[in-house]
Amino acid sequence: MKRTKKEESPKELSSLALELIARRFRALSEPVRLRLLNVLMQGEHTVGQLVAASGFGQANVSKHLAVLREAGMVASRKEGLTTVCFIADAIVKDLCEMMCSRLREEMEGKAAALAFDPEI
Amino acid sequence: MKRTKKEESPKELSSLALELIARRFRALSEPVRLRLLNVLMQGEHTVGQLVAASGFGQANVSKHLAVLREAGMVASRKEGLTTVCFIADAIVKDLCEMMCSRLREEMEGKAAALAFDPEI
DNA sequence: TTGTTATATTACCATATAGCGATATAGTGA
DNA sequence: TCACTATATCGCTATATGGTAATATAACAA
Repeated sequence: MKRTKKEESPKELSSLALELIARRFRALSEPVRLRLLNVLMQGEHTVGQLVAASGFGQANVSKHLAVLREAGMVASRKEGLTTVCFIADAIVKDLCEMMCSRLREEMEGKAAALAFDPEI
Repeated sequence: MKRTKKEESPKELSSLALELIARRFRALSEPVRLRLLNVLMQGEHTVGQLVAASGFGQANVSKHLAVLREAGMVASRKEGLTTVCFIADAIVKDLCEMMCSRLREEMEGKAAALAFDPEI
């Protein structure tokens, strides 16, 4: 099963591709970052607003924002003293919603299983 | 902006939900695990086959499989001496493909921006 | 200039995790 | 029973990462 550059069925991925994909998933793998994205999905926010809305420390938020920017998921522009952040990649919303709805199904399944016949 | 339990616009996610979502993304955040999933997408494999196909150490593969099982993405059944693994959650494929195609677009964009000769 | 504000960066500690060799466990067969 | 195989788990080290306080930087105001 040799494969030239031209015929691309995405069966086998290069190590580099895996590395890049993993890096993007990793950006989504922290609750703090998901919270920030969750807030940003409702619209642009300054860093200060994100700090206030999330309840996390300023340095912490700044660092997590750096990770999200690095991953290309968030971008920002300076406006005077403040930095206005926004979602830079629409995929974020899709990925999170997909994960959310899958999780919801799962938990509803478990809830239903536990609901009336508690074996305990 | 108080929100009661009943009205659920999925705007705000609970800390628990974020934690669970983050945990699933984390399972996808390692190249080794992505490689294993990549192999498993082509069909069931025993652990030994995964070790051979991936080139990683046996203990390492076993540990990463445990993570994927924990996240509900891979399941397995014992067959005699061997353990046959398979993708347990179809979302894996969707998530990875989504990420892949997004990445591809991006790299093609960069390549186009950088390349004087796009045909290399 | 000096001072203030918003954000980024640094330094540090604590924890999590990857990788690996060694060992344990479980199934199979002699 | 003993030996062999396939897989899981343990013990360890090295590295990565999260959190936070302190500091640096940058933009603005007086």
